[in-house]
Amino acid sequence: MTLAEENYLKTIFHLERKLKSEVSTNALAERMQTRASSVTDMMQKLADKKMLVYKKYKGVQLTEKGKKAAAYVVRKHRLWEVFLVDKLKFHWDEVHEIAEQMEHIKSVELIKRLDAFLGHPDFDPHGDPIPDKDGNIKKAEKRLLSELIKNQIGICVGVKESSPEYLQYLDKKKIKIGTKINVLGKEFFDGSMMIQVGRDQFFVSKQIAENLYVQTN
Amino acid sequence: MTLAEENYLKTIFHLERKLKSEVSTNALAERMQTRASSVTDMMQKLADKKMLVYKKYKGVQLTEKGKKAAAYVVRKHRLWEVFLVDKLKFHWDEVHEIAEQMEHIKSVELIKRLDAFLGHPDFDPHGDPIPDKDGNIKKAEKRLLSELIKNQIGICVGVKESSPEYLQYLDKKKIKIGTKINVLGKEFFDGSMMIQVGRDQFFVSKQIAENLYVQTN
DNA sequence: ACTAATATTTAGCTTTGCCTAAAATTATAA
DNA sequence: TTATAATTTTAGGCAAAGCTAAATATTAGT
Ligand SMILES: [Mn+2]
Ligand SMILES: [Mn+2]
Ligand SMILES: [Mn+2]
Ligand SMILES: [Mn+2]
Repeated sequence: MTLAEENYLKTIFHLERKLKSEVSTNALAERMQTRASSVTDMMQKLADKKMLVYKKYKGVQLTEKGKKAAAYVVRKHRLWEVFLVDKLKFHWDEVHEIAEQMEHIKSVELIKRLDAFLGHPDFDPHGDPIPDKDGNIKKAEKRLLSELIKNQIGICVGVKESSPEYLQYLDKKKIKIGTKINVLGKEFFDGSMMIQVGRDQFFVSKQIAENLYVQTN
Repeated sequence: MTLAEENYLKTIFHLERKLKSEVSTNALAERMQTRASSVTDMMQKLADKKMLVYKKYKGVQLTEKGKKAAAYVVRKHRLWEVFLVDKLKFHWDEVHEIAEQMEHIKSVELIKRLDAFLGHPDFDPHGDPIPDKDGNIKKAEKRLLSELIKNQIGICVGVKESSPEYLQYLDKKKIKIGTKINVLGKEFFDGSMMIQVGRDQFFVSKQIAENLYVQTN
């Protein structure tokens, strides 16, 4: 598995779960910041390696083998993110790019020991679940903040979007994983909400609210 | 700096210090397990980048810029080795290959924080000095065990050779960094020695003795 | 000083992963 | 139902980093 192959597999893995269908060449090209023709080349190579099923003009679908390989890349990525935040005290908006490189280090033993060193974490710093060695992902019962109604209380457990900009907004508002959020009111028209975080009360737009995952007791 | 370029620079850096002269194409090819023609190609590229001075048929010499870049790769390598041994509890004979990959992760901030996390170590698990951010290496006063004479006592501070085989031999003999070694006798003819380590007394060949660094009070 | 051996460079090819432009297929819409 | 638009694939190339084989320089031995 080369670095490029691992990056493609991981992206296909994420897109498959999001779209719940085969992944198209263009969707992949956009996500990977590359050209459709480059994607086609790689799809043919990964199909040869039995990592996915490729039907000309019809997109691709990961095989079991491909899914497992992809989940392992995700596992490595998220474990390294935990390391960077928990041990090296990086901020959660700074770790993605570095983990993007570290996920490609080749050593099964390394990941085993890293996992133990970190205390076998189940979630990464953005609240995303860490697949186990066999590629199984346990999905937590979580909902978007935007789904709550007036007077409901949620605990922040993750983010849907994890761009530095969004994460920095959350920081400014003192929202992080574990933070209690009280919905004081909701505007029907635009989906914006009045919420309480600690002692502060403020408005959040729909766009903010539908990118934050919360758990309701 | 690509991965290949970093590996070349690091190897040239090591060879220059060992040979104390320009580094020849063949010397480099042998160390890097590659062909002389591939080395020539890379030397031309690194000369274009002003990392070294290349004179056809005369070998290469790092520029200040090249030396600094190389020392930084060495710094990263050795810091990761400390991480692997101190934090992940790898054995000192298992870390080289992994560090060989980790040294190429690109993030200045990462290395800054790693260094702090490890407590700003001065030496790696093999006793080799870790260059500072500016590429300066402090060299410890250390001698080879083979240089000691009868009744001298040395503390093991590093190894010259760090192959798994050699390191595993030392383990078997309970010699590690910090171990006190007492020279009970030395055979003039073949350079072999009788030494005491803890309660054990045993012979070591010249080959063993001249790959172990010790400090004499 | 010359020839033979050794070291080094050059020329030309290969693979990976990317690109552009052109061709082919599928989707949309009048 | 066709024509146009959008998507996808193919063809042909490029750069990095390696290789083999051939050419060239250097070094060593007589
Ligand atoms: Mn990556
Ligand atoms: Mn994450
Ligand atoms: Mn390396
Ligand atoms: Mn070392």
